[in-house]
Amino acid sequence: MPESSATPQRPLPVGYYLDNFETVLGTVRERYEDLLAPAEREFLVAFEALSIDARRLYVRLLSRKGPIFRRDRLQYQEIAENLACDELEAAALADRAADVELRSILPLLLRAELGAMVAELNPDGVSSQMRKADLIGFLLESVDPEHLRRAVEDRVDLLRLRCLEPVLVFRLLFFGNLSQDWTEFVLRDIGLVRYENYELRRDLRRFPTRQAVDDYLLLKQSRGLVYEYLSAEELEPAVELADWVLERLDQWHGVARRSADRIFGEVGRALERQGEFHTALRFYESAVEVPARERRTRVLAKLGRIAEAIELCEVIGGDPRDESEIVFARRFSHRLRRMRGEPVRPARRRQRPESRRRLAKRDGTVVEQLALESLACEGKQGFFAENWLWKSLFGLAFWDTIFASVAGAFQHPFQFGPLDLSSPSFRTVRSQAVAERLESLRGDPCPGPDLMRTYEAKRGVANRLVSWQDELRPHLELSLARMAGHHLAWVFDRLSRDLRRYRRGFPDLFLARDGEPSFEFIEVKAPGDQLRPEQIAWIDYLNEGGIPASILHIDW
DNA sequence: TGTAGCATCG
DNA sequence: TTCACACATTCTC
DNA sequence: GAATGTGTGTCTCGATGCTACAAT
Ligand SMILES: [Mn+2]
Ligand SMILES: [Mn+2]
Repeated sequence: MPESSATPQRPLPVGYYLDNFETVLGTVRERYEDLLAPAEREFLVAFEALSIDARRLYVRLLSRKGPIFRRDRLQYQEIAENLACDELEAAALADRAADVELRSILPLLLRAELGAMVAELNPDGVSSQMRKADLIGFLLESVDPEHLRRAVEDRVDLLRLRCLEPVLVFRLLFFGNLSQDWTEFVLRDIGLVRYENYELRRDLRRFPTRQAVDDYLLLKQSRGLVYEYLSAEELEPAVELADWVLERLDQWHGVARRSADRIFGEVGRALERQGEFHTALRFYESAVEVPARERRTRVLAKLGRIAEAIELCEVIGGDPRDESEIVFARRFSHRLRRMRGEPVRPARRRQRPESRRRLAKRDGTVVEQLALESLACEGKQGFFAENWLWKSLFGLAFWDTIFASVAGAFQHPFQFGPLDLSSPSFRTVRSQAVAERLESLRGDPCPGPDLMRTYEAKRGVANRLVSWQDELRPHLELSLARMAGHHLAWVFDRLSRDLRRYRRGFPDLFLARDGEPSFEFIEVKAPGDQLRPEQIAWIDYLNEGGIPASILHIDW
């Protein structure tokens, strides 16, 4: 296992971090120059005019906590810091943080330094026992701000990085998200993460217009604000912001749509708790993602608008977005009709194979593990499978399809999969390849060796679906030794139609057994834990395809 | 003075 | 470090 | 049955040095 050795084959070149940053700048310029705002163009010009030391310092500091630093903490062998600082200041890429409020500066001082300042500026304050945060609070309260500022300036020189907004935009344009950053390069280069060598095409950009970029950033920021407000129980500003987003709903670019949706969902929920149903309804009506329609229906019912609620149930039932919507539409409309006094025939409960077993409860061990141990006592071999098993099998079986060249699917070299992996378009766009792979699996009574070859060849390569932990490998092998290709194809056919929707709800345990077929799946249910819609759906689907799946109820 | 928790780096 | 997922607990009807 | 809370994994690592804090 070469990838487990954490040491790099070769030390990284001096200034590697600047090389990486300039790779990003170069890529962004090449792909997105037409979308860059003046401030971003100016940054590029200013940055390129800097000496190598100044550029290095800027990038070094970009990946540190910041954005304000003590100048005495900027020490790098490969950089002449003083010259670099001056240069950055002259280029307005940094300043001395002169206008920054003291409460953001004081934490940069050591506790001992703060203690000395207290002794000097306000000897009455007892500083020896106080914690750092208290010292800062004490100084801010009891010392004249001007005195305090001068005392700070006597002790430390500061440097504040500027122009971080353009840098954020560059990061967004390069990665297509804000969850990845410059460390991706290093992690790859020292062999910590290995990425598939997929084709990078230039033909479809993640951000087609400047508006897409701005909307993405703006709504991401708004969403963060809304979360802050709500967790501080400040409903009004949250609603105000959500309203502002709602008013411009049809002008937001599609890439920002998800953030808007989250805002509506969260704010709607908070309003519901306050009993402000009408306002909540407004937001739910504009949200697309599950469970917006369910919330809408429930609110309508609470408002006594029963006919509308029933009608909405019909709509949801006619075009459900996931399994929870199917179950909800059926149950809730049933309930409403019954409350209205309409004659409703009780739904026939579908029979599912189930059994029951009494176990000794043990703290620190999950119920699935206890069930597994109990079954092992009877000689039944098995393991905890849940979602990882099927996702991994699918990831291996469809490796080439997942990383196949598709317009817009791969935007940079650090992806765990194509951008549309979790959407229905994954299958529709690659329908030919998926159909062929399913067909070949159906005709393969023993797909194990083929999949394990892929396992060996790709071992450790980043793939959103595949788990590479060593201890899982024998489990993978056991399941492949027991399942035939048509079993896999049956599951993959459903799974591939919408990974986001269908990747949940697989049964807890895989169990080897005698008989035909020589395996089964078990969903373990402790008292009080009820079957969820997606679990029901998978259990029924598995049984329909000749894959035994049953429910094991546990009593303590 | 011991140490847990962090920031940093590769 | 957030996010998705599964499970547990508490509340309400 | 519904709402709310909790825990876990995700392979995003390991070594190093610094600091705050509290135990001595
Ligand atoms: Mn489970
Ligand atoms: Mn279970």
